Amino acid sequence: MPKKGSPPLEGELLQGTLDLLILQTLVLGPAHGHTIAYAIERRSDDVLQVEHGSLYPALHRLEDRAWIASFWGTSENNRKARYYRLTPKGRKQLLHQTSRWDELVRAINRVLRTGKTTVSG
Amino acid sequence: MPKKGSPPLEGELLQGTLDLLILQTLVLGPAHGHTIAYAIERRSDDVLQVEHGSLYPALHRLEDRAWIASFWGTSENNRKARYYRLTPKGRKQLLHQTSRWDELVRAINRVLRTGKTTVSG
DNA sequence: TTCCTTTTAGTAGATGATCTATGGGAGTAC
DNA sequence: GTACTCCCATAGATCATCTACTAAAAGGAA
Repeated sequence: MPKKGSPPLEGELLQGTLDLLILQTLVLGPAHGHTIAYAIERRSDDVLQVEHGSLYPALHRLEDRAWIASFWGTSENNRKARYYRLTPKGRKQLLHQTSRWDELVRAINRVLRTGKTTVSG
Repeated sequence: MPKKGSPPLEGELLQGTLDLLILQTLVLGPAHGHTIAYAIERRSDDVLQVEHGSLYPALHRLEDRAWIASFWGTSENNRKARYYRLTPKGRKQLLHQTSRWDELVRAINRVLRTGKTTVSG
């Protein structure tokens, strides 16, 4: 049964941020899908969950935009795996999206702090 | 002509945050749609833009969930206007969504700081 | 009255990211 | 050869947002 009417912010991801998270993960070096998802979940202390149904479409659209490139290889577990690496274009995009992310967070936080006294910084 | 293939984070809003922004705006007192949009834009230093096509559907779904309630009144410009106010349920939801927002931002930022030296705390 | 502008509310249709729920191939262990 | 895990992949649905539009009501000009 599909989950009904989950209110905003209740998903496992903030819509629009997965691409950014993937690009950042690949800064550390090439990785395949499974590893990328795992890395994001671990780094976020399991707050973010990356479903396969979100991950692979995201990887494919990033490759379509030439922000990442793929090649076949063999995983640590001796499985055939498609590895992704960051392209120069992707590196530029990462910088761009990171500063856009920061800008949006600052903007939203300005609205959220409206009329409230800041508690503990 | 529709804008083509805008990459993530390039919209005027981060998907999922509009409800939160509206609820927060109404903490200051009842307001009608036009005023709410204007307040969000101003408070965010015009980084966030609230389109009518996003605003009214959002107001209606918030009212459906009983997080806000509406009444007809007269605007500062002597126009008929539908005013919205926060309900007790909405106030609870605001607290909930605010902490969820903070949690997600912290989680994403942990991933984004991967392998980088933290600047200024 | 008619015409035009401003203010405010609203909807229709498209887009696009994410989620649920699958399927399938290829190693590994038994 | 059966079972299990790892890895890739897609179809269909859901839902928020954006573009582009309609429309009502008030005020001013003529």
